[in-house]
Amino acid sequence: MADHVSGKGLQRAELARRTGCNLETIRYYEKIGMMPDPPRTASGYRVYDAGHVSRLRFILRARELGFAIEEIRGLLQLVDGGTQTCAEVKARTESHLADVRAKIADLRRIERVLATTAASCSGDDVPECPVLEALAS
Amino acid sequence: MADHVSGKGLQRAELARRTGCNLETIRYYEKIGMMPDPPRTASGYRVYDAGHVSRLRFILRARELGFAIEEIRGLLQLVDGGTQTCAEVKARTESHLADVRAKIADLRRIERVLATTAASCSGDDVPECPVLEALAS
DNA sequence: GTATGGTCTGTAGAAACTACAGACTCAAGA
DNA sequence: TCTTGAGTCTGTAGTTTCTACAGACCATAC
Repeated sequence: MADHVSGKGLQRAELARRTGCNLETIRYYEKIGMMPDPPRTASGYRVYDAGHVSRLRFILRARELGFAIEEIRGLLQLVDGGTQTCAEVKARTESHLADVRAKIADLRRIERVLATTAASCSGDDVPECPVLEALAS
Repeated sequence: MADHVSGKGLQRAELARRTGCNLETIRYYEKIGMMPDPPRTASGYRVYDAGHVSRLRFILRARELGFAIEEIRGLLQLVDGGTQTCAEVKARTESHLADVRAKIADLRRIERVLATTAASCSGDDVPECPVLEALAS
């Protein structure tokens, strides 16, 4: 395999290793058009370069930050089009930030309920439990 | 339809209405064994009673609080077995509480990154954007 | 008797992957 | 040169938690 890949090309496993991405996920991103179809060796092996590495890192980082695939697709279009403006990106980021804050608020409400009911639990071997009662009510 | 349902039985739509559950979700919970198979009228219509209402409310409330289906199944087993002890329920609740808190911590980290990069955005019509740069790095 | 609307079933789709089977390719060692 | 083991290829199915739809059946009202 070395002849076509030597020097600069990476195989899929190496791209996965460098980015921390799951092997199969790379193929998945290719299938849904988030990653470009890479060139192939004569025998059909994918060959990646530094551009693929940074694009995949971009996607993974955005996923980590909770952007949905379609949102990332939007960000990538801005990047790919070369026509992105700071204003657009800022708007999308702030809208996403609002989503994240709403999720945090939800979880904190849940946290309060769980903490309160758990605290009211005796922890004894009795068959009644305030948590179950709280859930049923 | 009234002859078999009259007096106390509910149809699916009415159960959905009383619990706020989606119509199809009821059938789904039945399929995966979270809800018992209800009795049927002669023509095959499901007939629910107050027991179904409260069990479904239990499930929905637990889902709202972020318990996964399998976790709820565990809680329901404790309920159904009639052998649940406060200790077991407390342990499961606290384990779940820890999960919720971890999720909150993750989201707050995300929030910080998003807020910081959005703030560093000029919001101008320029093609460079610190958010995209932050994602790419 | 027909129109309307609820219910039935099985199945497919959404989101974002993950895993597997069976075939092929490559590099290295005996 | 042959074999062995690891990497890769493809397509497809499974995961989780629902949601939606098609086509048939049933019940009620006019």
